[in-house]
Formats: sequence, structure tokens, C-alpha cells
Amino acid sequence: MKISIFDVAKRAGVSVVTVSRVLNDSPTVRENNRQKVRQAIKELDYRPNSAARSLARGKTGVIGLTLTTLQDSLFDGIVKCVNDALKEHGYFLALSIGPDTSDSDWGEGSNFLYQEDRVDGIIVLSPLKEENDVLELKRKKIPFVLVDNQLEDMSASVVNVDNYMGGLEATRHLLSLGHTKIAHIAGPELYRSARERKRGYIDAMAEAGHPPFLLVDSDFDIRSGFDIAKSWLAEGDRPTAVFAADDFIALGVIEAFRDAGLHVPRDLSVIGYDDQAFSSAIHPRLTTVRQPSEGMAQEAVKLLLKIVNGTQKRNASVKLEPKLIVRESTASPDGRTLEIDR
Amino acid sequence: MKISIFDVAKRAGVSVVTVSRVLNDSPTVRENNRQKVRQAIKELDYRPNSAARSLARGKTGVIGLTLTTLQDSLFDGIVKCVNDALKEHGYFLALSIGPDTSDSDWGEGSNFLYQEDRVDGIIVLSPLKEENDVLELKRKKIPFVLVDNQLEDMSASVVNVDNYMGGLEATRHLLSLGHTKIAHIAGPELYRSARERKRGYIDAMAEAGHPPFLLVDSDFDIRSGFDIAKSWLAEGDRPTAVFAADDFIALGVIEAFRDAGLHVPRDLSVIGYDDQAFSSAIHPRLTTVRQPSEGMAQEAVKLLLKIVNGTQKRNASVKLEPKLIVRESTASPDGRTLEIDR
DNA sequence: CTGAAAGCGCTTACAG
DNA sequence: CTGAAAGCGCTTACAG
Repeated sequence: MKISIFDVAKRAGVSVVTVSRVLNDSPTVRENNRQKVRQAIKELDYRPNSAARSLARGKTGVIGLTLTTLQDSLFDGIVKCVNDALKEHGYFLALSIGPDTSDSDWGEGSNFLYQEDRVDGIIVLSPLKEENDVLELKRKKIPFVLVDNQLEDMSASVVNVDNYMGGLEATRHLLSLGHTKIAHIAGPELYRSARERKRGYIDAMAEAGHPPFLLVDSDFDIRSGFDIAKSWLAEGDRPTAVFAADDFIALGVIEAFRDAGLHVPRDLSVIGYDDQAFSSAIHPRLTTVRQPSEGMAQEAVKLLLKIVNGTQKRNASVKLEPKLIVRESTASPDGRTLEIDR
Repeated sequence: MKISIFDVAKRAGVSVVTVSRVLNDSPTVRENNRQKVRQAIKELDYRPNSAARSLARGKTGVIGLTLTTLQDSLFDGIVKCVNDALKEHGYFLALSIGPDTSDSDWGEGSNFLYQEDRVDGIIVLSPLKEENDVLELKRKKIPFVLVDNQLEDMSASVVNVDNYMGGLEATRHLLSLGHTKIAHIAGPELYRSARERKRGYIDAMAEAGHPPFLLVDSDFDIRSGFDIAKSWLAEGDRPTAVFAADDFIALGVIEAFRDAGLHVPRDLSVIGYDDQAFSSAIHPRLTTVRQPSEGMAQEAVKLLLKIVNGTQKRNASVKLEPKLIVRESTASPDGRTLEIDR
């Protein structure tokens, strides 16, 4: 037989109310009784039934997180930090991994997290079709916060990173090294992050008095970067530096140049974005822009919990700063800023 | 006010029992009533309270999955597939991400998933300190299955991949290309997978009448592979092929050779393990051994659900086969088996 | 500081 | 095929 709070109460010689109080760390329990209850719990190896607690309390104690892929250092980092932050506050993390493709059949039916009220709130990570999500969540009155959302004007609580600033800083870094022939390989227009990074590139160039040297669209992956860089090698006036919209593209570019017998950063400076796990491990170690996944996670959790507890009324919006990480893949056009051990 | 099953019942003009029946797809409901209930549910935007259901049913409908990192294509793939498989069976996935380090303070206190009985069962992925886990889970009578476990003799339900076979096949592939100077960069002894892959290498070499040409221990990461390969370059009699215990090591090796102006696979054939996401995207595309993450996930879920439902009594054990994926990083010693478009 | 009682929102036998 | 009643295991006012 499964043991319940009654068994504990009987064993400890108190009422279930008292047991409940020590379970919830209520201060109004005589120390003596508290000890007896603790003892009984241990002896019986008792664990409170979470369903009963949830039902009685009107809260589930679980927060949902929806995302499309785990194959990304940024998401991975956020999930981990959210997990930790939640644990600290006594919450559980339930994951819902949606399909990667944005045009899937999933669009219609709602996320399974929304179907039963299993969660007290939801963190929506990088939503591609956020209008739907937001609408449904609002209709169902499920507290939520959007992280890294793609639409500019969502009336919802959001936490974002300043991708425009990231693009600006990345490009400025290249400029400060003396480059002027700076290309940008942009991510898909679909992503707000891609749009803003591109804007940062354009503005940084303008700031320095240059028109964009070369601007090309791409997917966020290694092969695209490789192919684009390959095409440059055939041409005459190729860039001396490139700001890639993410680290995967950057890696592809590096491989293409190396494949042609050229050298990074001597023949091309490369800067990526996101600081993926591999970026500090490859050769040359990649200069990149890191997003503060820990901060994003903490802000998201903090915000959501406030909303859940009713402390936060109106939509709040948090914007965090990215950070330039200078490593080995960028140097001055003549390759002389190289300070690496190779 | 939160709407409950009573509101639906009233609206539909039936009893809550009938509503409950249509909620649970009971066949014993007159079609007419079923429609009325469905209608009421939709009009009220009613969602059953999962806590109440769990309490009444004695099951939570959630399965826990514990792991240490998401930064791995294999784990990522498994989590995704588990998620899907669970969804199909009407279960939720709760994640518990433990610390990466095996010697952490975490060892003592139990996993937070175990503390309240929130889950009907648990999938333990690549447990490093599995004795503890297994003992605690058994004591608490929580159904569980071990996936990719590290100890040979666990009396528990497990699903594993045949890493010995993987090592054998990887090495045989290299042998069949004509190599004899085949090195193996092994993973940490701590991992059963590492031990078995190494054993596969040794046996495959013996099978072909060769002693192991070169055997070196490593961590599962890019830098280690890089450093090890670098050290070879200084020596005289270096291998013409290497079987790396995982793709990260393999990537490091490739980079080291390329960094020295050498070419893969012309100067060195490289085969990795795991088929990480990047492995098919880098240049040269990496020959590797893929683990059947989908199969592992499905078997694990199938097994666990059987245990949960009491269908499965004794410990069961499933062993799956890995698959050799031949791509561009391996060729014959003279580099002539090259059939790639570069 | 402690406990009796009601209630959280479902499901499950049991009758009919 | 349908419903009244009991029960799942807690927590929360309310008294004392």
C-alpha cells in the first residue's frame, strides 16, 4: 500500500494538519513535533503525492518550456539555466519540443502543453509562429513569457537580446582591425535576430563611412557558409573580413577557405555569432558574439514567476546585451594582429 | 472562475460521469450525448484539471528523463524521440538535467524528480553513478529503465547499443580500405561505451592479424583530438588511419592535420563515432558510426510503459546495433578511393 | 501551537 | 447507456 500523510501523522502521533505544516515549512509547529514528523517521514520513506498537493493548492508547480530544437548551444544553455532557476523556486520543468519546420501541420492544433492545465506558466523559446501561440495562451489565460521572439510588436512579456547591438559590435570589431572590405552573410529574414544583426552591420559600416561591401542571404548552417565562401574564391574582389550571422555559417566559411589552401585569419577574418560549444574548440578558435543565455533564462523565470504569482501586472520587456568574444579567427587585413600559438 | 467538469455537465444537460466518460473516450456513451458534451467543452473552452485526474487515477501521466547534458546529438535525438513516443501514448516528458561532473555534490541528495512522486516512471540516460540511482529508484519503487548505462552487470531494465560491434565495424572499414597502421583514440575508461569501442578496435586488428598499431586515451572533445594528432605529426611512423572514439575527437584530428598542411583523407583516414549534427556538414564529411537514437528512444519508452502498466515483470534488456556511415573522411592509404566532388 | 472539517476536480465501482 | 456516491491525498480557513 502506498503510504499517505495519514500514516505519517499516526506514526508521529500528531494530526495530518501538523504533518502538512512541516511539509510546507510552516513556522507554527513546535520543534518537538517537527522532529517527530521528520522522523516518521524518514522511517516511512514518505513522499507527498504531488497530484493531491496540486489539486489542493490550485497550482501544479510545473512550468512548461516550448522549443523546436535542442541542437543549439544557445537553447541548450537556456534550457539548462531555466531548469536550475526553476528548481531553486521549487518548480519543475516540462519540455515540449515542437517540429523544426515552421510550416508543419502543428500550426493548427495547440501545443500539448496547453491541452490540460498541467502547467502554471509557459516559457516560449524562439517562437516561429508566435501570433498563434500568443493568441492561444492569452485566450486560455495561461501565464507566459516569450524569449527571443521574432515579431517586433507583440503585446506580451518578452525577454530578448539586443541583436542590433551585436551586429554593430561585430562589425565595429572588424573595422577597428582596419578592414573595410567587410562582408555580411545574413540569416533568414524570418528571424528577427537575423534582421537586426544585418541592420547592425549596415549601420556600423555607414558609421565608418562605408557602404556595405557585400551582403548575402543564407541559412543558419555550415554548408551554406561553405558554398557562399566558395563562390567568393572564384571572384576577384573578395572581402578581407566577414561577419557571419551565426557560428555555423562562420565554420563553413573557414572550411571553404582552408579547403582552397587559404588561411584564417591571414587571408580572411571571420566573426560568428552565438558562441556555440564548438566555437572555442575549433582551429582557429572563433571570434564571435555571445548571447547571455544564463541571463535570459533567469530573467524569463523571474518574470514568469512574477506573472504567475500576480505580482507582475502589465507586460514587461527585458532586453539584454550580447558580448563580443575575441579569439583567433580575426586579425588585421595584413594578418599581423595575430597573437596566437600555432 | 475556473470552469470545472460540473459546468460542462450542466451546460450539456448530463451528469459529470458522462462528461468524464467522453473525456476518456469511453465507448458507452450515446452518440447524441457525446456530441452535446463535446459542444459544451468547446463553448466553455474547458480543459480538465490534470492534478485532479492524476489524483483520481493514481497516475500522473508524466515520465521523467534524467541526463547530464543536451549538448550532444545522440542525447538530443533520444530526448526528441522519447518526447514524441511519450506524446503518442498520452504521457508528458519532464526533464531533469543533472550536473555534468560525476563527482559533484549531487551524488548524495536524490534527483529532484524522485522527491515527490510526480512521475510514473523514469528513463535514466547515460548514468555515471548508476549504482546510486538504481538503488534509490528501486527502494522508492519507481519504475525505470536505463539507457546507455555504463556498468556491465546492472540488474535492471536496460537498452543499449552494441559499442563493441561499432568499434569492430569502424576498424574493419579501415582495414578493408587497405590500412594497417590504424590508431585508436579511446574515450575515458569511465564510459562503458569507450571501453567497448576500444575492445572492438583491438579485436578487429587481431582478426586481421595485426597488433594494435597505436592506442591512446583521450577525452571526448575536439581539443584532445587536436593535441594528440599534433603529437603524431612530430613523430616518424605515424598512422595512416585513425578510429576516433567520437566525432569531436575526430574533428580535432582533422583540424590538426589540416593545420599542418596535410589532407584528410589523403594523408590520414579518419572515422568518428556518434554521427553528430556537424559530422555530415563539415569538410570532409565525416565517416562515422551512428547510434540508433530513434530506436533507443522507442525501445526505452516501450519497455518503461510496460513496466509501468505491470505487463513487464522481470528485467528486460534490449541491445541495438549501430550503423557505419561511410562518407568522405576515409579512403585507401594512397588516397585513391576518393570519390568526392571537391 | 494544534486539529476537525470542508473542499480541490476528477474517476471508479455500483446500481439502475 | 446513465448517474449518485465515495474516494484519491493533500491544504486551507476556522476554532480553540
